Amino acid sequence: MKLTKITSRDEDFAKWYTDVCMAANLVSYSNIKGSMIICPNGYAIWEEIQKIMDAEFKKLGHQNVQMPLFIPESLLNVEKEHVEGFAPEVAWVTHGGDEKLEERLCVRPTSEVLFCDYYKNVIKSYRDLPKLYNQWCTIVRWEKTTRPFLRSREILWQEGHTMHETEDEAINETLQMLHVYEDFQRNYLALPVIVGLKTEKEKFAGAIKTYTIEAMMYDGVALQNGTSHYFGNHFAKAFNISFLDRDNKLQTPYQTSWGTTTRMIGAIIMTHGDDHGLVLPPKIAPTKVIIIPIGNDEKIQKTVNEIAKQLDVSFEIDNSNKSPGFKFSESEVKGIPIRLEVGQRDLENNEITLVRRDTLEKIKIKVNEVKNEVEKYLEIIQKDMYNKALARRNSMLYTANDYEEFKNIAQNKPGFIKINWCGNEECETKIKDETGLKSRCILLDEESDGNCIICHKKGLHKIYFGKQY
RNA sequence: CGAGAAGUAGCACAAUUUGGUAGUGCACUACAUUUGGGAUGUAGGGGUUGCAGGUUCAAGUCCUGUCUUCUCGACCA
Repeated sequence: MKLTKITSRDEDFAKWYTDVCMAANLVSYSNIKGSMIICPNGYAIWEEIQKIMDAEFKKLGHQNVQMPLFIPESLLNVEKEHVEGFAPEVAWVTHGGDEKLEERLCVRPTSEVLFCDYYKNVIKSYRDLPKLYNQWCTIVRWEKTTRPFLRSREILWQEGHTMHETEDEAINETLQMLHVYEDFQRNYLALPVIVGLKTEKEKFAGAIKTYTIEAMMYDGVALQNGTSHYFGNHFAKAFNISFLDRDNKLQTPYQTSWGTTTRMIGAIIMTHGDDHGLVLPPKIAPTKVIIIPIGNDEKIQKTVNEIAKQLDVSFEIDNSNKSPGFKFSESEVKGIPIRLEVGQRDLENNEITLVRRDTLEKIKIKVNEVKNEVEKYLEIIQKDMYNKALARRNSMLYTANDYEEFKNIAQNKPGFIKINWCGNEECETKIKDETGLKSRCILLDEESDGNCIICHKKGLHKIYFGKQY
């Protein structure tokens, strides 16, 4: 018996990635380009993500709703910048059965206009604010290049849409959710993300400000792993959403939206995975422990049952009659954080073997201490995975003091390059056209300390550039 | 969307050059024996050769279109 062979990560990263997706049974291709089948192993990870994030959203007062799948063309057209940004990548429904529709319907590429169309009916007074809604749903964007999890046409995601009485409150919400994403990705997904502000050129169509979560993959390429937008009130104005404030004056509310997708699963794979397959951070691993009996005599089975009784975390027992080596490999491909090998040899000393998925280190532990040891190592693995990813990312962060240096790094070293930037789009575009690197994000906690490396005018921001998926 | 490559069972491939009964390994099913790093034996099941046309007595093989996947580029909040 053999599992699907995985291409070496350093030999061909792109192939390695698809091999891991397939070998771990996370996804399957469908007949439609860019629409992937998320298999049980993949969906279980999404459910873990969903469970944690959804609870966090609710703790902060958000409620889940479900908006329509379709947007009438006239509704999409209400906000000009927004429609210009999305028109090139929307899918249209033109027929119902055999009959041509009076008005085309677009399959939502995002739901700002749907929420606005609804909010205009339900927001009348300051007492109706804030509106803090979220929905878990799929959207469609007709991407030209597609890859499992990283870029698909049908996207499974979560989108929050909120309306607020004041500008400050809306800005706070935008930042609050940005940090919810940041904390979640750091603490649960073990991703050392960089948060920042998108440039005017890269911001969301229709937003005033777009904040972003930028993760760096093993190969130094960026993955935008979540965004949080502040809209001001121009959508609200375009949609005639207004309310009477505390002084009985008519006001326009302020809006935010924020979203994360199953792309986060792609980030987990590309950050933590290795040549043996997936490596899941313990906190979001659907199965945290797999128990593998070696042989099936009575004493072994008895010990397995004892351990199962002890454990307080989700686990599986592999009682199949496949060879131990096969079971080991399979548990590694699937990325299960801890493997417990129960066999005759160790049992003579009242021990079993604990194997860490992240390091593949084998550790002997006493049978009656399994519970504590497992819990201890789940924590250690979670922490070590983050630190390992952090060290690798830091090793691929560069600073360029002039454009020559920038070009040199861009050509020879994968990763992000930090520069001083004047804030003008021409300089940003020049870099993109000449090096292929796009701006990732303006740093929030670091000021410019020199001149723009392109035009040499006074720097306005510190900003990262990098290649992206 | 442009250039290139590829599609034969779940996976990897053979048969295509020279048109003539679609085959092998792994995976799958049953039973037995095995079990400390990808087990062994025996017996089975699975294919309108991506799809649609065309040429031909005959197409996996030749021709046209189309879809999907991969690589590079363009696009991408």
